[in-house]
Amino acid sequence: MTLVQLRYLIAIADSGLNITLAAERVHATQPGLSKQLRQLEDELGFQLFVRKGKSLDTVTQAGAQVIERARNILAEAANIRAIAADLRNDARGELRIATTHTQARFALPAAIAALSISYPQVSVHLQPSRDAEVLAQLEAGHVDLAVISSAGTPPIFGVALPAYHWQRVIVTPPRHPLAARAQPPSLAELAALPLVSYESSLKTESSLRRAFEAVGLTPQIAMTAGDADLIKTYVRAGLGIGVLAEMAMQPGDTDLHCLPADHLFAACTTWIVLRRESVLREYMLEFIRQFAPHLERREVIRALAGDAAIADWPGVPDWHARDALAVAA
Amino acid sequence: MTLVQLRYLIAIADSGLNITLAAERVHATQPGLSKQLRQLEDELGFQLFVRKGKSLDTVTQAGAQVIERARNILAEAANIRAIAADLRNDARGELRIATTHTQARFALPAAIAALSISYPQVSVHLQPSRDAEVLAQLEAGHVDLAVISSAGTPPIFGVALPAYHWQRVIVTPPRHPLAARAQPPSLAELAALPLVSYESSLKTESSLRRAFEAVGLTPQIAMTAGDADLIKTYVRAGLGIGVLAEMAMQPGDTDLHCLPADHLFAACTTWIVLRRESVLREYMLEFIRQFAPHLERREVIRALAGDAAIADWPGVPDWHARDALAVAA
DNA sequence: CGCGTTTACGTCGTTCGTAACGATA
DNA sequence: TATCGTTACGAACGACGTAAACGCG
Repeated sequence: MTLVQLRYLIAIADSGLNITLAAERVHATQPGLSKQLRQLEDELGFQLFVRKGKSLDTVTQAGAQVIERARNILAEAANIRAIAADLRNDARGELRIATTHTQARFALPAAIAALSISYPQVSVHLQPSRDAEVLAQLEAGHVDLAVISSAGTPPIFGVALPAYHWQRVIVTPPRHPLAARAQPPSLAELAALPLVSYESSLKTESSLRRAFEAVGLTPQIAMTAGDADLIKTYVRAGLGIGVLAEMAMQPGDTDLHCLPADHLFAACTTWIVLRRESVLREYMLEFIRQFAPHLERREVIRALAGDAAIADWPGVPDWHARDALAVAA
Repeated sequence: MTLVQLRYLIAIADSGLNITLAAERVHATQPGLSKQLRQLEDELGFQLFVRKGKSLDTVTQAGAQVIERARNILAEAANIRAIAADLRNDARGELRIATTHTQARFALPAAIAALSISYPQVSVHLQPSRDAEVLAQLEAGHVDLAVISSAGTPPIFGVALPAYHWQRVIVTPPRHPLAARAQPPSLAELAALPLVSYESSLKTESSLRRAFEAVGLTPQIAMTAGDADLIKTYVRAGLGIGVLAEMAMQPGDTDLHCLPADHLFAACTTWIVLRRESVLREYMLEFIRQFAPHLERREVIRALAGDAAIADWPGVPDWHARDALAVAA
């Protein structure tokens, strides 16, 4: 068993069991990978993949277990390299972030811009994914950290650090009757109108849906879209009332009317999620400091060690309070 | 970075920074290790050890971190090999247990004997250690599991499975005044007598000591010894009253008088402790089944995955109830 | 016939052990 | 002077890439 063999194994698994593709990705030749895979299987004494003719067809049950372990090994090897690179004060590196479109578009730019000034040699890779895939990316070791939202409880996998709280807002075209009213709408009023919101709000576990269900109502989702820009566009086009994250409202959106929805929907929390036991490069800590200034460096490192589930992190700011904090820091 | 290099690194760290000794242990030559160590340091770009002349003197700060990660890597590599060996139905293997003398002498023999009948090709290595060292052995990956006692809360490290509860007993020479009495002694009476007990009972956090302190008494520890056999010997010799674990009393101890002490001291729990995320060979599960029949195989595996702290495991037996359970299983 | 895998082969790099050397206490 | 680590060297192994063959859709 070699680290190289394990690396090849993971590359094959991550390339849809296509050895040729995997070989390209690891900058090696296809016969090389084939042979190393065979040798690993010989040493272990069983097949990691089920063959169909000459091709790999599926992962065997035991193979999946081995792959899981191999990922841990490679992650720890990467950790060792990270320790080394930091000690050398190597300013180069990568920051790979898996996140949703909303975060990437509205919440992350400031922190990433700040980072690229302090660490111009660090290349940032944003991996936009659907909600469910974000954590999978992190678990597979394809990214260094994930940024993801949830209503209430933190995600199960990894170590979750609360970055900020946010609320939903209701968005209407400027001439819409709701915009003219002094009072914000009730859930019942909202249920009577066609809504435009995120794809994820269709799922039963969505906090939007649950808010309606709690009072025995069913929202009319006229349309869903993957990102807030699309939602705004279709609200402008008159398809319905938008329900989206407050972060998505920007100074330029003067042609839309925006109403608070704090009284209707529970607050959400955006989390920074890290692999437990992972080693963070110095610039990753800097990014966290930029994105969530209230997270003390020491506390982050302690949380990583898995010391405890830090449920009540002190002073998690609301979205609109973040700018002030960033300036102070 | 190679698995071999990491293995050598750990061997050196575990040999007190003596490369020659480490080389013997890994069945390689000393120059080989020297060179691999140097290459690893070159690749990482910093020293793992502080040199004093030519010899290794201490571990650098970063070196310690790397060693910790390397241990994880080697543990996962061992896990992969364990998966493979189990799949091949390989009946050979090792079972390395770190434990205290009392467990090794009185609690483990039955389970180990049973195991060596089902798996004659498995060689068992008992690593008797002092209380504090047992978990260190497990953490360093020198053993597969630890068996250790505590009063109340489970140990912090790893996954702890409760094996059984036990009480202390008071042991006197047969002609001692206490032996003739109908009533068991009180704490106050006991505090007035010279006691013989375990070394660990000297420590302030010992549950024995705490029981006395809770009522404002200080026991007179006339003598301490590392194991129960010694304590019994010195009780026979009249040095004092013995306070020891009930497991230590055996059918052959007819020349000693034994009194229950349930009413004086809190019950203790003996735990099986495993490294989180470790893969258990089939024979290790069999050993656990023998030693703690109430631990369901499925639950053990679930606990290993780190699903949750299973504080209230159902049906943890008392020591004297274990034989009945073992027969039933 | 293209795609993907295996087999075959030659080259190159690396590791390993032996042996000699050097430093330290 | 004994112990422990480094350097030097030659032999052997193993990994890698190129090229060709094989199977499958």
